[in-house]
Amino acid sequence: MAAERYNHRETEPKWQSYWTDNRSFEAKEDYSKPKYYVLEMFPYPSGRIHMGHVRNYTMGDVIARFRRACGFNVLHPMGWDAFGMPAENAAIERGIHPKTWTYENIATMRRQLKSMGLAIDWSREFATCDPSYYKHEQAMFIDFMKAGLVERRVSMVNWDPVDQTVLANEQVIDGKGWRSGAVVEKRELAQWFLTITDYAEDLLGALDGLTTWPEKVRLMQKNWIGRSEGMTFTFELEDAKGQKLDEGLTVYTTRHDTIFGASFCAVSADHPLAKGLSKTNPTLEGFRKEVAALGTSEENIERAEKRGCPLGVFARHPFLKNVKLPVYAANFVLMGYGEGAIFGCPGHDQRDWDFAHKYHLPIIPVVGPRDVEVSVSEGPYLEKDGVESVLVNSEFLDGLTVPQAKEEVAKRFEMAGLGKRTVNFRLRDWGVSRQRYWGCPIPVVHCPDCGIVPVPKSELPVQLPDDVKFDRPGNPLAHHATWKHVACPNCNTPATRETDTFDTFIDSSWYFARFTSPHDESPVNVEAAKYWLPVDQYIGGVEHAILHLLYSRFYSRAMHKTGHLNADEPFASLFTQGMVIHETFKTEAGEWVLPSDAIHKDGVWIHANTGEQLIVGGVEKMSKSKRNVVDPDTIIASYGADTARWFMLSDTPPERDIEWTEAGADGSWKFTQKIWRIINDIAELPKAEATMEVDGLALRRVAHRSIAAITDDLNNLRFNRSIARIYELSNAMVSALQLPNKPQDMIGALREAGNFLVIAMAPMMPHLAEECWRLLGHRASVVDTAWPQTIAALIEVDEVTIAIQVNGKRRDEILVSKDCDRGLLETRVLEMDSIKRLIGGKTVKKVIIVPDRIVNIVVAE
RNA sequence: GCGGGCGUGGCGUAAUGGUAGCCGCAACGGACUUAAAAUCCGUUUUUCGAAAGGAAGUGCCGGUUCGAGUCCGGCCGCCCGCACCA
Repeated sequence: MAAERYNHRETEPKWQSYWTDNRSFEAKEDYSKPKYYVLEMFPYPSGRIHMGHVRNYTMGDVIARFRRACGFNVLHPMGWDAFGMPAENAAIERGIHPKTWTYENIATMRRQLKSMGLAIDWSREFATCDPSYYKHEQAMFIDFMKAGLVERRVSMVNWDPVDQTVLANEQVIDGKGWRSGAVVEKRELAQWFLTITDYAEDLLGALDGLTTWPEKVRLMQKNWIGRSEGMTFTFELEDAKGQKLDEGLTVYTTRHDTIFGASFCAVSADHPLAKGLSKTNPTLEGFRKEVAALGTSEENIERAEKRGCPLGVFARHPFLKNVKLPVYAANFVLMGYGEGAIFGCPGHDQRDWDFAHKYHLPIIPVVGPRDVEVSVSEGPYLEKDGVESVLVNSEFLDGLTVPQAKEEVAKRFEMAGLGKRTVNFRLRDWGVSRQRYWGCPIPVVHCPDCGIVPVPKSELPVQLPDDVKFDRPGNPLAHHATWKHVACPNCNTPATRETDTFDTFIDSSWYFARFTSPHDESPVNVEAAKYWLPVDQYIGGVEHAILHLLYSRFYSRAMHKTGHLNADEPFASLFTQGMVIHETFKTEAGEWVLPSDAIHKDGVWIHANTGEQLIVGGVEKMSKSKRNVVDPDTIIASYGADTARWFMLSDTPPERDIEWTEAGADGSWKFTQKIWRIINDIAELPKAEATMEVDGLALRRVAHRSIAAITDDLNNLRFNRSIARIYELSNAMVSALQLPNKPQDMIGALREAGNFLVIAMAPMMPHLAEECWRLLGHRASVVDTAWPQTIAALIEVDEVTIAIQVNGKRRDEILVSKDCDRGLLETRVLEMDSIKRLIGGKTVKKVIIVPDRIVNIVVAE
């Protein structure tokens, strides 16, 4: 009986409505049940969803549906990371208000996500640009201020000249703005900072506890935090005439053992000492300007040579009365790290060596392999670990190992009161001020009398004005005629609002907590958060390994400190999925061509319309510029959401990049039809129970083993493997269905396998599963059906095929009962003709038996 | 430069130190069909052989082991992250 084709166009909207009407996926506020919180990184509403979203949200959805079937109270929410520059760019380029643009995009993308059939609790949806969301962000900021988590200070900032705003260090990539790509400049500005550095040690140490995070991400965070142990100590300074100066020079070093190899000191061009001396030294002033102009960016790219300018002052060596080290301003010393000043030891540091070489400074080797003359003419000796490296030319340190010498120097400095042991971090405080309109207003007022005054919580939110113009660069809030003029909340005299808005990474640093109580009057309902958090499974792109994930970890701690949460780590388990990639084509002229316009003909690729021969590009991340984007809407319309979801989960492991191919999509589509045929055939069979009689037993074994394997795979996010098991099960069912005569228990086994198949595929292809489930005669929805229980007796095997090796080479195999007696097995194997022939007259030295696996006969050669 | 990851059929991939290549795609052969599509069955690592049956094989070289795709060392190649952090 030929079944009709499965029609996704009717079925998918039907079941989506069913789930909505039945509120199938609204999380229950029943805190007595075991919970499972699965979250995918929420999208920026850029316009339309792309295949990367489809992959990301499909994975999360499979987990949500699977955990739900396993009996968990599942929270799987969705929202919008809705503040940001693209909305302002749309306003500038197309005259659309950022708010209109954003909410229109949200509407489109919400519709698209819903067409995927995601098991999301839409009742918890919010956008970070909703005043009802950012109101709480402002309230928490005020709490952070009171708790000492916020500082305002003038500092050198990274200025993006295109976006006309400040960037955090994390947002500067290769010296360029992470979004605009413009070369970043240095500027001095008063900025708001969150004191993430206070948590550096904690954020680093707690990484060890995040055992189910990818090792790679933990390592990236570790390197980013960049802990180093060393010493800060102070040199006495004197001028060219030998006159002692009032101020000393404090430096940071991790190699205080090499103090006797010091031949110069260097400070950053922005160091107060250099700044002060430049007032009377035009050459120095010129040098400072030069360095500032270059910024950090060009240098990185060019690997610029080390350059410096003498300050005309000298540092007295702390242990050698007669040695005076010239002090330079140098372009390779960073003001933002340590003290912004170093002592140079050219013999044991590449940068110092380069610098010394250029300016003909002494290069004194002070560490070397034991009993070997050290030469540093070709470059510095950098080895510092192990007992083989010892100090030389270093007075009281001679003969000590590097760690011993460090200890000795540290003691002497500490005793003399010249210095102390210091731990330094690469991590900087998080600058959060942005000179933009489309962000959360920073809730403070600047009063000429009272200074900085937080806006009282009763007056929150400080709402963005709608009437803004984007007719000139800079911050529209600052240009607004009236918005910033307010009375001081303290003294009521005329004052001005802060016109900077928050870095949008703040918005995404706590949204996962807001999802636990999205309508609460406080930022987060602590009881709800206590139940739902941490997120059990967080899924997103590895591009957020540092920024978003580190900020969120810090934010949780800050919220903990201010009583908004009671846990420090927001994400118990993290998974970073790969990208969606697609083939690319170019014309001879270098113009990108849509892959759908490329035709393979007679061994070459030609353009479908022009006939022009095309160059095959790489398989690359989908991007508009390369024209290799595939629109999810088109795919869902033609193939259906289930097919698209299935494709995203098949074949490629989730952490790797997946290549979108037409052939693969066709394959997935064919499989949906195959399932439909199988289930139709089964539905036509008479009713029967699965028994332990022999006819259906083989199929029952496959079914139960498949479920066991799929359960294990889904628990470990191995979607591709679980899909391979579903194929196996369906293949076994096709074979069984083709038998001409089916005994009762075979029919029972087929019916059971049919149920298993539908439940197992339901997390991946939920619409088809619902349709099949009804066809099999069930009343309840498959989303309300529990994951199958397997029968141990059907999973265990009673016979095993054991491979027989001779000297480690597979030669034959033997079928024996499970847990076969070792002696018996050995005897049987040694009596086999094929084995006897191979052994010949040689002596059997040993027989290794791995139960139910291998017999390895070791014979003398 | 520093740190990390990955190299398996034509392709995507699978394999608690224990029979390498499950499953899928593509390809080829066959069945059904007036024909095509769809579907179903079969073959498909390479090589020698008519077959039976051999031999080789997880980037390269070596090591540990009864046994290595898997563990260790050294290369080669590709990918990613950080990058003047003293």
